[in-house]
Amino acid sequence: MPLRIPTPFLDLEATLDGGQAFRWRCVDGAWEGVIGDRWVRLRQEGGDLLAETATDPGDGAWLRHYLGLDDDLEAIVRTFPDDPPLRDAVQACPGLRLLRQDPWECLASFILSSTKQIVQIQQCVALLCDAFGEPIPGPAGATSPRAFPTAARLALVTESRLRDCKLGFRARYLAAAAQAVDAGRLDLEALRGLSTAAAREQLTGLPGVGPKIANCVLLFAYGRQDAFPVDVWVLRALRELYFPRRRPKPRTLQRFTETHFGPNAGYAQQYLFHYIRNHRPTETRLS
DNA sequence: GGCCAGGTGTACC
DNA sequence: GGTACACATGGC
Repeated sequence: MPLRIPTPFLDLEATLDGGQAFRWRCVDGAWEGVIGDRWVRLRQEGGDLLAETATDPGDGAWLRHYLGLDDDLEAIVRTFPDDPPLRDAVQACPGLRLLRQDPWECLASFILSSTKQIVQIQQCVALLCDAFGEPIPGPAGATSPRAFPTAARLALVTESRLRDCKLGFRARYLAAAAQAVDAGRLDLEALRGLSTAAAREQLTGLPGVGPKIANCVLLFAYGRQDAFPVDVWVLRALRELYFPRRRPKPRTLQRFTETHFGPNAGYAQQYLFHYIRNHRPTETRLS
């Protein structure tokens, strides 16, 4: 029997396939993916979310947590500054939620993300999981899905074999991160008890992890609303929507992201990211 | 073939 | 302090 969860606003496609996580795919109108060691197939029906699993789903608290279903989106949106860009961005996709991912999977995935398109990140993650992930129970008759490879497993893999997963120059960075986590030099669970700034400092101590990737991990895994990842898309959104015909310095933009968007700035960032990628076509937009 | 992609590290001024 | 470029790889 699938788990049935009454759901508030939830846009599954925008949430699962919007550049936060890289393992979800849509099959016959349902979203299939892996959360920790569980394979799951998600579908919306009426006002409910239906979750089909291969093992006992329990009360589904793990799924509610992952999807951020306890976030009160209406209350969050009310904390946003009342400006046209954010109004439009929220209006365009009112069910977009921030995920709460496993920190290691999130860190590893975003280490792969630098100067790659989202479809290519998805491809790399799939290759990594196929090569190094542990098989887990899946739907009957299909090949076993796999968990995301642990840091301990990847710490033993040669850089050359990581490059086989098309990681390019990022292979060295992933290997270093896996070794740091496996050896305990970086304690991802302990970051939960640190301030955002202190946690960011720990993350950016890894080679290949700068402020952008660290902020993605802080936001998409730890739910830190004071983390505001600025990538090429968000930069474009800030410039076009908030500083048109001006040439703001990076320092100005950073100050703006830290002060303008309020206590749920991380959520605001995700709405802007989704909006600029999907609802404001430009010549350089991907089709 | 040139440009771009959910960037970062390094070498310069 | 800032700015330019290399770094692998694939899509368009």
